[in-house]
Amino acid sequence: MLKLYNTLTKKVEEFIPIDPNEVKFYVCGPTVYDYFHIGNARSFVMADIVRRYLEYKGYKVKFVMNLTDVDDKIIKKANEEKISTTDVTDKYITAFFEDIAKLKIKKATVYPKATEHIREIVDMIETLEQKDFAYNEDGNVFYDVKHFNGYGKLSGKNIEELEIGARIDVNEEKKDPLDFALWKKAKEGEPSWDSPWGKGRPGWHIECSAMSCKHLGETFDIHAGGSDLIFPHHENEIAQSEAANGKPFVKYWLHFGFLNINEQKMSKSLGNFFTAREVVKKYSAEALRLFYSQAYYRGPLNFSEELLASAEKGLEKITNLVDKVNDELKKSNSGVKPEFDFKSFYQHFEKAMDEDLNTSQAVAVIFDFVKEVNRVIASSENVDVNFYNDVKTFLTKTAENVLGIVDFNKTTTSDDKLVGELVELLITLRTEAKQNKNYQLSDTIRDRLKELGVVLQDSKEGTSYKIGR
RNA sequence: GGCGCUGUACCCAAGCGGUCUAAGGGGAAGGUCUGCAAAACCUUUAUUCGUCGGUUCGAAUCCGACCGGCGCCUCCA
Repeated sequence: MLKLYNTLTKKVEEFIPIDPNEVKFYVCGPTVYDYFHIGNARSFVMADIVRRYLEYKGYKVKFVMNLTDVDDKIIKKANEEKISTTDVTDKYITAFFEDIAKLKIKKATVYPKATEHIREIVDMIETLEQKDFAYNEDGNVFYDVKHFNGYGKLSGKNIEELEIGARIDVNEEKKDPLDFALWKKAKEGEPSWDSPWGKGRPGWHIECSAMSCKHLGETFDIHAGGSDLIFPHHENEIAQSEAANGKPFVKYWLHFGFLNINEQKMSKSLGNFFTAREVVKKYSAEALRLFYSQAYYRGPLNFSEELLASAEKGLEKITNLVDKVNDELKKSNSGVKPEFDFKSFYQHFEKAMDEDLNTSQAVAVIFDFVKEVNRVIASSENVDVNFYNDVKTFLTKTAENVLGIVDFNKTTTSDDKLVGELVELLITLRTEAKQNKNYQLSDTIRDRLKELGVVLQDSKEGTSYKIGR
């Protein structure tokens, strides 16, 4: 029984999908004006893990992630670089897909773009206008926050306090500083579309309301995003969707904690960020995902290269076993199948994940499993290939398919047949040298190969090699 | 000012009233194996959970005060 912390109720609740056959899941995706950083990546990866775990539990998941491709920042970038806004969005949408592929994030069912849903957005604003939740001021359409009963229920804010703290808004067309733009009147040189209020473009919040409704319906199961979206973005989405549809918007709200650098939030505006693409050049995607998984998804997580390096190191413990298993499966020895309680490891893993996605606990289960398997292998002779099959099944289902921290298809031997055979030849020569007690030669072979990135490992069964991942 | 999160070993981090003389990873130390390494395995590394009080038979876990860190309230995952 999966339990999730729901920002709306501020409680951990049992997850019960509206439609038992299909979970409907929406995640706020990127504004495509730049490469995303590893703070953004944390949200994307954690949402991916939630999605994968739901699938592990047997749910079919319709997973929708929007791409915000019309926005002030995009326009600004286009002006700076003297290119069109579509040049900007095309470039960063391509980059986005490259990056999520590198991070092993499963593809969403749909990636709706704001610019391809202008019709739906205009329709929703019209509905809001008809229901008196929106007003038009000279081509700018605003949402009338005061008219929506329950504004602030997600973020725990109340309107009076917000007004006291509210900064003076430069836009004097609004009736109330809390009101926000649904439709922005076109300015010179900006992308715009025709609408009942004249040429213009959608405000930021309305796209998520319109597109989630189109792809997931008026009420759906899970809506997720970074904690900084709680207010005002998600609060505004609720106001728009519930006012327009007259129905509850979302059942479970999930929010991901920030990635900090030196205890400070990583953000574009502070400039203290690393893009996901630069990090994945130096560290593996699996290590990054392990790093995220070792912390609770809602809390802050401090980032440093040292921490990532230690995750990479810890990962080796698991990948060593993965290599060993792949090796044994190739050899396919028959022998004795050791006693091993796989079932309890599955149970522990599920118990951890069920308890509001305790991924750090789940990771601990994986490490315990690896340790236990190693112990069994070390103390048994003639281990049957079926045991390795079961080990692979466990790690595939949990560490690979849910957490995405291992990859059984990543090979540590050479892809190139010739290279593999040459290494094998050197190993044979080195073994001969060893038998002749010519350790100087055998060590030279080992050292030189290491410099080339090929690590030799001697064991009772002989020498194996590994090419740096 | 309002709302919320947070303080556990050298570092990261789980823990949600008793099974905690507190998971897991990194680091460090010793050992088994090895010609030597590497990998793997074994052992050690918090009687203590920011501080001080309280509730309780019993608290890292609940309550209060205090000290410290962070976030949101404005674009931001």
